[in-house]
Formats: sequence, C-alpha cells, structure tokens
Amino acid sequence: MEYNFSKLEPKWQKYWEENKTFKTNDDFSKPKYYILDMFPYPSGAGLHVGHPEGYTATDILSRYKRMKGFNVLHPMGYDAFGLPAEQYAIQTGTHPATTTQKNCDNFRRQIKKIGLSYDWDREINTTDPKYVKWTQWIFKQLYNTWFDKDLKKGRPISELPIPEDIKAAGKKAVQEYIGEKRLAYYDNAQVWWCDSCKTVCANEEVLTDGSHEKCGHQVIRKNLKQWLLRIPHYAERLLEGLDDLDWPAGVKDMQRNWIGKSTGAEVDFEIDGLNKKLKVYTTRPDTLFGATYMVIAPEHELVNEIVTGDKKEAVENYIKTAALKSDLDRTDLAKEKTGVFTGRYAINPVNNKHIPIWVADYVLMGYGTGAIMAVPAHDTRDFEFAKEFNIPVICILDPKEAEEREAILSGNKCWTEDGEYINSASEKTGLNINGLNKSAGIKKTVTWLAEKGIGKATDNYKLRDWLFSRQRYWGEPFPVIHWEDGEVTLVEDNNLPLQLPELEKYTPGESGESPLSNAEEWLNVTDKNGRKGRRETNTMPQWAGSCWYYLRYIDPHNEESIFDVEKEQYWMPVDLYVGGAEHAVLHLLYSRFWHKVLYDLGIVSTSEPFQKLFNQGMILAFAYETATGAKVASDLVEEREGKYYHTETGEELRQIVAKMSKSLKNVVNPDDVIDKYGADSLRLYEMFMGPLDERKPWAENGVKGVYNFLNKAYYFFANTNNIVDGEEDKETIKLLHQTIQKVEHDIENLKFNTGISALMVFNNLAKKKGKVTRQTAETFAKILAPYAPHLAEELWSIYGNNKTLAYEPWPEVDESLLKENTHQYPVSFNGKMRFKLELPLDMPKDEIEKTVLANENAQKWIGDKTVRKFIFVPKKIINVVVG
RNA sequence: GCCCGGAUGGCGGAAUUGGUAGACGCGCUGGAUUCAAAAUCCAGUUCCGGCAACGGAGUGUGGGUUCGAUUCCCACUCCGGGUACCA
Repeated sequence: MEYNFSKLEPKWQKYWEENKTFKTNDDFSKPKYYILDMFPYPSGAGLHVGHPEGYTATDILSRYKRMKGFNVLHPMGYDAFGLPAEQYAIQTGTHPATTTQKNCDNFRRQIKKIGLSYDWDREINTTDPKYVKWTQWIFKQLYNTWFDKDLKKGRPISELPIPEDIKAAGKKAVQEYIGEKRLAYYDNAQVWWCDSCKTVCANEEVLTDGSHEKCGHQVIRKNLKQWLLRIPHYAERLLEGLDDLDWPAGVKDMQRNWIGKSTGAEVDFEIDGLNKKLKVYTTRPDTLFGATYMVIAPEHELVNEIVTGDKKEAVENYIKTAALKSDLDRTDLAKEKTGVFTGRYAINPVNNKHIPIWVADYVLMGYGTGAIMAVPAHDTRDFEFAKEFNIPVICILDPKEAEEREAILSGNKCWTEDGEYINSASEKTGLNINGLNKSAGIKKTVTWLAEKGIGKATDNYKLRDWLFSRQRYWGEPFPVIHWEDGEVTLVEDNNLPLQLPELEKYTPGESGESPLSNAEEWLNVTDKNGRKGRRETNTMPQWAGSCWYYLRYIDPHNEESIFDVEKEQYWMPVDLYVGGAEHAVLHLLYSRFWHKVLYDLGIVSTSEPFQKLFNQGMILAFAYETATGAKVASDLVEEREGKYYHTETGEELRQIVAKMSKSLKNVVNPDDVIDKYGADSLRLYEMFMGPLDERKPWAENGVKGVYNFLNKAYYFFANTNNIVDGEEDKETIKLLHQTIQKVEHDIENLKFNTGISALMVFNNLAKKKGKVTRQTAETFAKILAPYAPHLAEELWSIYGNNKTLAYEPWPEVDESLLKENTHQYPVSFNGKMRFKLELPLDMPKDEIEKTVLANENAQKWIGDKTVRKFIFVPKKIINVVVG
C-alpha cells in the first residue's frame, strides 16, 4: 500500500473537474466569503514557486470556509497585457494574442496540477475583448466624471456647473472648462520616458535610483501629449479610507507616504516694485519671522517678471543649465546647493522686511506652489544655501538646553527641533508670537494671516496625476477619437470593445509614436458629416485591467452590463486579498482610486474594494559566494561535511540567501517538485516553510520532510487494518480535539506552518497507538483536507464515502474532552525551572504552597535559605523566591 | 536622513495576555533491517562539563522594569523593504 501520489492526484483533479466540485453558485441565502489572489501575468517562463505560495494559502482558507458552510468565491484569471508578449512579437512576428494564449494555457495547466479549488467557469483574461470592453467602459466613466470638492465626491460631468463668464465665451471655452475638470484628460505633460521600452511610464513605476521598474534602464524626462488621471483629487479619500482596512500596517504606511499629505499654509508675499504676489507653501508659517530670503523654482511662471535687468543673463543661464540636468542629478542630496539672485526683493508680511528672491533648483515646481520662503536658522537645506551665499540667518526658536545654544542663537548652526519663539514680534504689523510653543505659534500666525487676507491654512499632497497612456501595441486601445476640428469624442458604448487592429510590425516609433499609428485603416475615421478624425494611438497601461478584475469575477459572462447589481452587493467587498508586497503603492492604490470613483457614481456598493489584505513573503533560495562576495552558480557548488566548495577551484564558499535567479541556477520550477513529490507535498511544504508573510529560503530537504509526513499518514490511515470500531483511546481523542482546535485557529489566522505541525504531531501519536477508530480517521481526513486535499479525498473514499469531502461540515471541537483536572506545574526557584509537579487544578493556593514547599525536591533548593515569596499562577507556573 | 519589518540550535522555524525557550521538520549521531546501498523503523540531538544523576551558560549587543523577559521600556549593531532637496 504505497502512497502513489502520481496516480492519486490526477484522479482527484479529474473528479473535481468533471463534477465541477468548486463551481460557485450565487446562492444569496448563504453567508459569503470572497477570497482573492493577485492574478498572475502569464509569462513565458511559467509558474514560479512564489505563485503557489499565496495560491495555496488562499486555497486552504477557501476549502476550510466551504466546510464551515460559507459560499466561497475563489476565482483565478490572467493579467495578460504587457511588454514581453509584444517584444516577442517584434522579434518573431508572432501576434501577442497567440503568445498570450499559449502562456495562459500553460499557467492554467500548472495551476490545475497544484489542485487549487478555483471556479474555472469564472476565469478571466484582461486581453479578452469581452473584458476589454468593460475596461474601456470604465475609462469612459472616468472621462465623464468630475470631482466636486465641496461634496468630496466624483459626479457625472453632466452635473458640472459652468460659470456664466465661461458660458458667455462660447462652446470652445465651455469644452475647455469641462476638460479641465474631467478625471481623465489629454494634455502635454512632463513625463518619464524609458528609451529601452520606448514608452512613457508612471511615477510609481520609476524606482528610487531613477530606473524603470520593468527593465532597469534609466528613465528620462520628455514632454509629450498624454492621457492622465486626476488621482490627487481623491488623495484625502484614499488616505481616510485606509483607517478602516485590515491591511498590514507597512502597506498602509507606504500608501500614506506616497500620498504624502502635509499640513501647512499658503502665504502671499508682496514683490517690491512689481504689482504681483508670490505665493509660497509652508508647513511652518510660525517661522515667518525667520524668513531671510525666498526661492522660486527655475520653471516658475513669474521668473521672467521677477528678474531685474542686470541679473537677466545670469538667471537665464542658470535656468538653461537646470533644464539640461537630469532629474537624478537635480535631486541628488549629496550635491552642493546652487542658485542665483534675481535682483528683486519680496516683502515679508509679518515684519515688512525686504528679503531677496533667488532662483534655485532645490525648489521643485511640482510641489506646493514652486516657491518657498527660506528659514535658514531652522531648516537644514535653507541653512546650507544661506551659508553658501552669505545670506543672513535669524534664529527665532530658542534651543534652551541644547549644547551649542550660542552657535544656534548667533546663526552659525541650524536648529530643527522645537523651542520657544524669540525675535518673533513686529510693532509695524502687530504680530507677536514670542514665548509661545509651536502649535500655538502656528495657530496665531495662521489666524493673523487669514484676517489680513494674505494667507490661509492649506494641505498639500505629493501624489501627482497618474500618467495613463503607453506607446505600446499590446494594451487596451483608448475608446477615443480626435477630430480634425479639435473635438474629442468617445466611442459609443454599443461599439465597444474597440479592438486592436492587426499589424505587420509592432515596433514603436523612436520619438514616442505608438505602433498603432502604423494601422492606417484602423486609425482614420470619418463621421456621417464627412468630418475626419484619428483614433487615439496610445494604449492603456497594464494597470488598467488589474484595477477592476475583482469586480468582473462576480459576473464574468455578463454581456449587458459590467456586472449584475445584486451579485455585486452580495459578493463585495473582497474578504481577503493575498499577494506580494510589491504592489503596495501601484496596483493597490490605483484599484482603490477606480473603486472610489465607481462608488461615487453608484456603480459599486462598497467604498473600498479589499477589506483584508495579506502579503506573502518572497520565496528565496540558498546561493553561494566566494570570500570576495562573487556569486557562484549552484551547479558549481558541492557540499562536504556541512561546508561548501567550488567544484572547479576548490575554494570554500559561503552560503547566503538570495532571490532565485537564472544566473545563479537556483530557480525552482513547481512542475519538477510535483513530479518528484506530488502536489500535496508542494502545497504542504510552501506552507510549512515558515510564517506566510516572511521571506524564506527554499530547501529541497524540507520538501522531503513534508513528503515523509504524507507518506506516513497515508501508510497508516489508508490501511483499514488500523481503523477499528468501538470507543477511541482517551489520549488519542483528546489530542484529536486539540488538533482540530489548533488547525482551525491557525487557518483563521493564516498561520499554516504551525497548523501543519499540529497535524504531524497527531499523526505521530496515531502511528504510535497503532489503531484509531473510523470516526477519528474520518475527522483526521477532514482537517487534513484543506492542506492536502488529494490525499484527504483518497482517505475519505477509502472509508467508504462516495462523494467529495469538500463540503463535509468541519468537525466540532468537543470542549469537554479538553478539560483538565490536573496540571503539570513547572516549579521554579528564583525564576529558574527546577522540577515539575502534577497538582489538581482545584487545589487552593495555600495548600499548593504547603504541598510544594514540603516536596523533597523543593527542600533541596530551599536548603537553609528563607522562602521570601511564593508565586502561583493557576495553570501556568509556580515560582519560589528564596534568599 | 526619515518610515516600516526582522535577528532564537548546524539549518527552516515554535513559544495565548510577561510564566517550562527550542514544538514540528531538516540535518547529524548511534542502532535495527539489508550481501550492500536507498527506503523504512527505533533511540539521541541548544552549547559547555559529566558515564550518568546533575550543574553552568543561553533568544543580535549593552542597560532597565519584574518573583519571572524571546515577549515590556531605553540606548545601540547588523540585515531586508520603502522613500527622500516634498518646503
């Protein structure tokens, strides 16, 4: 009776498929549970061992919830637009759809081999025209929505009030006005361009080192006409919404940081000799008295007016140089501060002092107002700049006990912490905040500014408009036509989806033309009046399809609408969403934004899409490096007595943990693992490796470990000679119920590693006992089922059941069996455990004390010392303090 | 720099609200089985000393609170992730 997984597993996979065991019905009478995986990009390389990690976790929970009586929605699909298929098309001429189809088929085959309980009738694919139709439809909703700042919500563009003066200016002005309000708009934008991918990319896709997230090449700035989405309108809503979500704190933090809210004030400065005001944004209006100069960004619109005659040349040169610099150079912190004086002065409103206006590239046009007031005494950047250019430094916060107080007070050192205000009063203007603390100082100054009409409290966000178009072929076409008279119209709903044209060549243009501009026939359109137009040639980014896929699973075949209203109300929100942390600010922020727009429009019923989020940790691999840190491919490493050596040079190597990579030859393919050990072993090992949310290295010996467990479990539980009738042994039934409880608790908390350990412990005991009752065996099969479903189904059928155990009720824990009458107490002396003593749980404390102190073992530890204290914690510990 | 996370045997990792550190698995050691090996089974396995009983040390480092700290507090080191002239 051998554990023949290679026969047993396909048998049950076939059974599940033929019986549609995991087909989800929209039975609204049952409690629902929507459990979602981040769907994969079907790459040509096939599944990586990282995929089954999250997928197994959600599968265990799905199977468990079904047994608990829930109606479970657990679907799978493919995020199939993307560059690799297109690049392959450029090289070989194969249509990306063909490559994509092939890869999806391979992914499906691999996923099915793991025995995951998806409802395959709900499979979706973002490249499917039936899906694209609704992605384009959502784009149209975004285009036709404006954000009402008073109501703090998106509203249909038809409800946008048009000011009278705009109306009076004519149709074109009205169209322009509306265009400025739409959540999706087409305009010139300073964008990130990847010269390797020949496409633009979003801020979120540019890594810290200025490289493109997809390919690693440095991105550059370009000015191109692009589609953008006004996600900053939703900044506050996206921020507030985080509070009620059951998400990892780290991901919430990352989103908060990315949104980057800061609270401060806008202040208008008069410009000496110019009838204009210079508006700055500051988080510290209370430090106005310390403002000794101002800085405007080189791109600031007032630069040319501010600069005085004799400084014109110097300023122009500086602006030119700044424009040539790459953004990476400009934002390099190590760089020395540069800047030029404009020759003009602003008037500090709190004390009427004239302060010089400088142009410097450390002030960015994209944040705040592109102009700052500089307070060198209390801002390190301003201090650096002031020292470089000999600008006065006025200390306005007394550092009190600080070591270098004198240096700070005299303006020779920067002080960025709090203190009491000094030098912060002016008889001319009547403002005095001396002696106040920070919050009072801010409050008083802002009130004063507001009363004078020269400033007001404002919030600022780092979040920028989302660049939403790409110069690629393999993406959703925008349902947009640009007409020769300048009008822009959208493709009618009944003409959606707007499908991609067939192309001979997929190569993008050198300077940012999409490959679609080659599709003459598709491109040019004429309306019924003979007016000519061109279709939009950009396509949507890959994020578009993944922004809303969780909604389509609810009703994937609906051709009439995006989904059925009742079904959406039943299934949403997603109860648990599992995936990698790399999407913390990309997909997860974009999705939330779209969802909130759809919510405002009354299309979805929840304000947030994903109630609970869980990030699985990355699966790494052991790798080897020489003493100098050079990496060595795994096939050149041999192990001798626990040490590692280079097979060619004989050099001793160090074992490290690193990402799996082709070059290190340590990539693990799930297919190989399944062939060798079976799907249940793969599932079990990935869950047994360690906590789901931590990164951990793959070790094949670990797979052998769980394989041994399954082998032993099969050997014992599949042997009907070991399964008897009658009453269960006391120790066995007690452990069984402890195990049910532990496994249940651990599944609910996604702590699968310890749940598996509990199953192993029970298996070890059963084997030792040699016999269990049929009821025990069936219970064991049930609690094993979420983890190792193939083996569990096999055992279940061996016990004579002729239908799947997928919907068998989860075993109830019999609390009475878990009750203890005695407890084995560890007895400690001065905190050090010395011996154990079994005592009744109902024994009163004083009697326990007597019993313990009278104990022979205890006497040895007390000796001639005095018992100072006796600590007794019921069901925990006894500690005797002697001395 | 700032924000988050982590550090426990030879290895992956366990340890409800502070209460027996090292569950479970791997590896290793010894034994059984075998002509032999693999597989399997049994026993042992934190380190140091000891045949053992047992004793001492021990959860990155240094300090603190406590009868008692892997767990709480303070200061640091190292590793991972995010982010950065954001005013």
